[in-house]
Amino acid sequence: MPSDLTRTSILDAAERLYADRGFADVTLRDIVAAAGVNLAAVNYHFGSKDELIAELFVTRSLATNRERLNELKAAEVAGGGRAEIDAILRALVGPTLRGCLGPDNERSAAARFMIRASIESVPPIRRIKNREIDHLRKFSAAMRRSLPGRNPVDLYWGLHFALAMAHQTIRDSERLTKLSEGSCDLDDVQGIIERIVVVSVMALTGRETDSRTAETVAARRAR
Amino acid sequence: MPSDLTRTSILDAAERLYADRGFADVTLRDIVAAAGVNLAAVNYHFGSKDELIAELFVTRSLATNRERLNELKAAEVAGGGRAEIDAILRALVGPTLRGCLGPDNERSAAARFMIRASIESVPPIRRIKNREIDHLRKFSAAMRRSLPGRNPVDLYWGLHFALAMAHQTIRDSERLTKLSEGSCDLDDVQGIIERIVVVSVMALTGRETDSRTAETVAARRAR
DNA sequence: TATAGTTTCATACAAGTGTTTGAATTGCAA
DNA sequence: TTGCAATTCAAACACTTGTATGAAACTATA
Repeated sequence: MPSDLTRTSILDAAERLYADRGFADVTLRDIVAAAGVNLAAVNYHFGSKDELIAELFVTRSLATNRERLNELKAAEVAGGGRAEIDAILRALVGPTLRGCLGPDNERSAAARFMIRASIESVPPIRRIKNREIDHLRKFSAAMRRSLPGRNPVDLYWGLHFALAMAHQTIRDSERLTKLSEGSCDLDDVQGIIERIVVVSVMALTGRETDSRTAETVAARRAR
Repeated sequence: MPSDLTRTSILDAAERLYADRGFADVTLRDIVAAAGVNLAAVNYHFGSKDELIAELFVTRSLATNRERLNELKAAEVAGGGRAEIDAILRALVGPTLRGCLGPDNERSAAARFMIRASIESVPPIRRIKNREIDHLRKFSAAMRRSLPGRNPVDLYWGLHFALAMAHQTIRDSERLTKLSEGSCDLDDVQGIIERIVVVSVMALTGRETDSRTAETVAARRAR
């Protein structure tokens, strides 16, 4: 029974270093130095650098996905088998946003690692992300049950847009902060989640999309 | 007067190779081989690899920004100095989406390069993107003029979300295609632009955001 | 044509990378 | 203790990368 101490030290050090300095700037030598282990230990325990990165990412992804599904299931139970659309969306974007946003000093290495992973797209992680679709299907299925009258294509777009807003907010919160000169509060995670949920629900429950809707909306723009 | 032929060959070859294979996989030796010039020519004409990448990106960015501002100006003229909100958003997301989406075979190397640039975030490009904020300020200013009664914070979030939807659609159109099993038509660029504009306009002209709105929307969900 | 400035070229350089090797060490069971 | 497998270690390997050099070729002016 291996003690796994070396293995764990490597994982911890790698996660922290990648989170702090990005994938491009961190070498295996940096990692083993921080972990206090030998260079060859990485290849011995993980096979290769890419497999180390993959293991880090898979671990965190599974945790997030589990959290999402728990929330989804809870929402479906609460709704007697059919979750409200806003609860579905909250389950979709909430876990990630809660994990990655909030005050800097409260962000764990794990959270900062996942932010890095979404900013600097690196091959081993890209490969894993491509297998994420099965997980999302559970959400599109729940959305179909929640809004059975709605065109499935609109639902896919709604799901896509919800993820887009969440993802981009994590990736580039800095730009929004600068643009708004600090008036957009990126530390109010719950507020951000609700903003995204509200917009997504409106997108999904508004009138059917057709290419002339925009003009209509603009035309009836009150004042 | 230098003929610039070497310079141009390098730019063209680099753009095409980066577009096809990504930044990580393409070396200077690949580029000069494709361009039919000597290895040293890159450093002679551009100073460094990073400056070559930067020049490629700056050129394309300026072109997109110019197009955006032209559309914005046209919309403001049409509206007698105050553009409609949907026109502003269309000017913001339209040029990028038209440039980067659409049928594969119609996508220019320039467009595919910009897609790469948004997927694989590489240091010289990140540095340039950070200077994009002044450009966005012109749009947030136009939005304030268009919706003077609206809380500026909501406008910043609306702008942010519009860009998020556009950007993510470009970055990861593949995921949406797979998830929807092809039923979301990524080649219908104008339709996509209108979808994003419609959602953004709803987000901006809907009721003021507060954290309880989502529940309200869900509650009045018909059926 | 002679000359000065620009551009191209082959080649070398220096540094850094992930990975491998084979010997030393450790931990544990017989 | 002995033997054996798992682990750790220092060192080297093999390779790629971007960049620098200095000579050669070219271009255009006087």
